[in-house]
Formats: sequence, structure tokens, C-alpha cells
Amino acid sequence: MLNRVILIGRLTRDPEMKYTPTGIATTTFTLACDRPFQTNGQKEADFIPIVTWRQLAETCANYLKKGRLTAVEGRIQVRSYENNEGKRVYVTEVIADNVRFLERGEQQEQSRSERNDPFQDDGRPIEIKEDDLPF
Amino acid sequence: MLNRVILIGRLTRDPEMKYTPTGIATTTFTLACDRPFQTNGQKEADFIPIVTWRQLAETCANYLKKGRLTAVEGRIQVRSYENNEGKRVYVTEVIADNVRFLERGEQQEQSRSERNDPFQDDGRPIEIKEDDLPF
Amino acid sequence: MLNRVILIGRLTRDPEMKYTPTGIATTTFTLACDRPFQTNGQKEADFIPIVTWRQLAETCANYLKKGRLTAVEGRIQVRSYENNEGKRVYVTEVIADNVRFLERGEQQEQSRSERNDPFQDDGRPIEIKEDDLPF
Amino acid sequence: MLNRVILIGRLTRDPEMKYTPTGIATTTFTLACDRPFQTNGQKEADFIPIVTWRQLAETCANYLKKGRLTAVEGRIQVRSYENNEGKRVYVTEVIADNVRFLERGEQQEQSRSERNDPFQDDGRPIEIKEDDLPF
DNA sequence: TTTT
DNA sequence: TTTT
Repeated sequence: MLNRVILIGRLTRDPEMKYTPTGIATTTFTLACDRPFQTNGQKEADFIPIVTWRQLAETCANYLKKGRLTAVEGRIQVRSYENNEGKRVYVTEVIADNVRFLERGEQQEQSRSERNDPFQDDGRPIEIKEDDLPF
Repeated sequence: MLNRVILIGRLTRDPEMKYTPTGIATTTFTLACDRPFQTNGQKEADFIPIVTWRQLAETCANYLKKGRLTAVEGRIQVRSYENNEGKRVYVTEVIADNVRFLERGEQQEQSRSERNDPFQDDGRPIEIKEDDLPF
Repeated sequence: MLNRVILIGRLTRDPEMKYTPTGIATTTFTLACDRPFQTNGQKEADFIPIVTWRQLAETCANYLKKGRLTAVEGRIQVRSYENNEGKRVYVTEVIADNVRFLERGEQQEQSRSERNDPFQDDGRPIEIKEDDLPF
Repeated sequence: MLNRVILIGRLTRDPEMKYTPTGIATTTFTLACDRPFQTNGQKEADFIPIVTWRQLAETCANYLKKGRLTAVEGRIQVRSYENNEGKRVYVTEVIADNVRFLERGEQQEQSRSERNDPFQDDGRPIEIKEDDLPF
């Protein structure tokens, strides 16, 4: 009925953009959110998978980079599928509807043509198979 | 760095309370959060596991019931463990620090002694094994 | 850069709907949000003005009532104006983009025609003067 | 019943710390939160007053500066008082319980002794009058 | 001016 | 009275 998440963290690696067969852009990345406390020197961050779609996906692919401090607003989504051993696997992701770049990169000054362009030489987006879809 | 979740949904079943070997109460339940849109008649809710600790765990065990509309505030936690086939399994839960009961049950009128008491007849809490721990 | 508010509380009175001269619906109401603690028996709630627009405004006018438990998602807006003594007055409101009715009223069972209709007998919305605008 | 605010913005000026007569630190500042849209070239930010208390107040006074990008978590508080003309004035503030410094200043590298110390030469905190209190 |  |  209400499902709202707000995160601030750093990308664990460069974002990955793909296109659905119908040409919809989707970009995924993982946010490392440091916990406000230490658990006996053990793991102290949560690694949260983020999924973006369409225009937001393109912007994220263009402006985000590994290590960049980033704010994400969205909702928790839980999906499940059957793996090749017939066992049900649950996947939890944050579907973002608002992403804020809290650190500017050099890339931000680049012109569009200098950026990695999500299109093939013939102008068509790179297709991905259905089972590559984040949901 | 910041990790905040706010959910409103209904319990899919009665909450389950356990005690750690050191006597700390922990209650878990699952919230069904209806999505604000339908995806071609398919699944239309996210089932999100909630974990509470200590005093909050006891209150949740006493006052929550299957189907009850409930608000939860907390943070996303991702933990992983190795399963018996040696594969790493990821578990995502919301660790709640604030739970609001949006519907009063008949139980809410009961006196404490009439409620299900999380103690054994001898007054000691029911112990649970370490690997029963939600995290 | 990011501005997000989530509230659960009860309406202090029935919501008020108006129309701008250009025919846009806007509904305002106040949420009483009980504080989680008591300050020496003194005031123990915050009374927060909520503003909704367009379709959401119409739904709120139709379904909300004084006393009804309600969840609101939105952003804080601070506007200021000069009063008739030439002093600047600051007004803080929550502009809602998502409202959840946590209690169903009898009205919810009523058909549309039985509800208070925001239109005049001739079908035109009731106009309001510019200075009636919530912002 | 639930009252949660999350903001990201920049300080409009240096924070101001005071002490209550009983020695409790309180620091206030204003966050400029740019709106995600432009309203015909008009005002495009909300200026939101933030109040912090105790340890958090001291940390904010030590580490925040005008212009610094900052995340704030807290709750909306509405208080009112009678002004000298006998009119009731309403004040809305965000009482923060979590503040994240999203930009490091040079000051952050300084040792504690180099920072502005909130104590007088004799070690006593600077007292403030009751009506200086933010609430 | 305030809700349960 | 406002920040980049």
C-alpha cells in the first residue's frame, strides 16, 4: 500500500545498461550503504541492487561511475524465479524512480558525443534476451 | 550512509517470536505490500520479510496478527550465507525500528496475562539455536 | 535536491476542495500526527497542513473525512507572502503526491452520485479567487 | 503516528549553536532544497529550518558550513506562540535525528582543538535565554 | 481553530 | 534574509 526507500551510498562498480527486445533502456548497479554502527569488526555495509528504467536508466548510465556517492529513491521489489535445479530463488531489488548524483565527475563536463553511447553503429539499440531482464 | 524504508501493508501470517541463546527476543513476519499498479493481471504485491528485536519484538508478537494493516519503518539489510550445496545465498530483510499498528484487534483490549506469553512455564524464555537467527 | 515526507495521522476536520480560475482542483486538510512521546502533559501532536492537486484532490475530497486515519507522501514546501501590515509571513505545507486511506468509511460504499459533487448545478466547477489558492 | 522527513540540500549560512540554561546544546541551520522543476523562472528552492539537539548539535556546529551539501533525517514539528501584537504565529521546523555530511570540508581534517569550541574560556557552555530556544 |  |  505504501513502499518507499531512500538510500545514500556509493556504487560498487560502473552501472550496466541494457535494452529490452522492445527497446526500453534499463540500468542496474549496486549501492554500498555503510551501516551507522560496526558489528565486531565484521561486515559493515549493505550491498543493495538498484534497477532503473527508460530515461532515468540512460541518465544513470551516462553520469554514474564506480565509487560515486549517490542518493536513490524508490520501492522494494521482490521477485522470484525457478532456478535450473527447480528451486525457487528470491531476488530483492530497489526499483528507483529518482536518482541524485551527489558528486560530479569529469564525465559530467563531457559533451554527449564523447560519452559511451547506448546505440549500435546503425543507430539501433543493443538488444538483450528476455532472461537478461532485471524483472 | 543513509538507509531508510517505510512500508504499509498486511501481515501474510501471524508473527513468529524466538529468543536467542542469550535471551534476546526477535520477531519476524512478512508484509504484503500491494503495488499501486497491475502488471497484466499477474502478481501485484511484494512480500517483504521484516525483523524486529528486543522490546519491539515482544510488542509485535503480542499485538500483530495475520491480515492486520501495519506500518513499518526501518532499514534494508542484506546478509548472505553458504547453503549446504556450498552456494552463497543472499537474504534481504527490513530491520524495523518502528512499527505502527493501524488496526486494533480484540487482543488489544486483553490484559497482559491473557496474551500469549513468550516464556516457558518456569519463566525462562524459549531458547533457539544460533542458525535460527534472522541475522 | 531531495525532499521527501511520509506522514500517518488523522484529519482534524473534513477536507476542503476548491477550484482555481483555470479549473484545477485543489484539496487541503490538516493531519494530526501524534508524537511518539509526551512533553510534560503538554501538546502532543503536530498539526500539518496538506495540499493536493488535480485527480488526487478530487479523490481526497470524496473519500476523506474528519478523524480518518490517513497516510500522506509528499514534499515540504515553504512559501511566503506579505501580509496587510507589510510583514513577510512564511507558510509551510506538505504537497502530497500519494495519499492512502487507512480506514474505510461508509461513504466508500456510496455510489458516485450520492457523494458531494464538486460541480455546480450547471456542471461547471465552483471557481475560487486567486488569493484563495493554497500556493 | 508516523512522521518522517528526508532532505538533501545545501546550508544557506553557517550553522548557529546555542546552549539552553540547563546546558543542552542546540544547533539550527537552514537547508536550501532545490525543487526538481522550475516554476516560470520564479523561486525554485524551499528553505527549510533544521533543529538539532545534544551530541548531534555539537557535531553539526563543528562540521557544517554554508553551502555544504547535507542530508537530514527527522520529523516535522509545528509549534506556535503569541507574538507581541497578540497574534498566534506558527513555526514549522524539521527536528533532525540523523545528519549526513555529503561533502568534506578542509575543517574535517583539523584536530579538535583547532575547531571552534562551544565552550567559554572557563569551560562553561555559553548560556542562552529561554526565548532563544528553537522550541 | 485541531484528530483517536 | 537564503545554497550550488
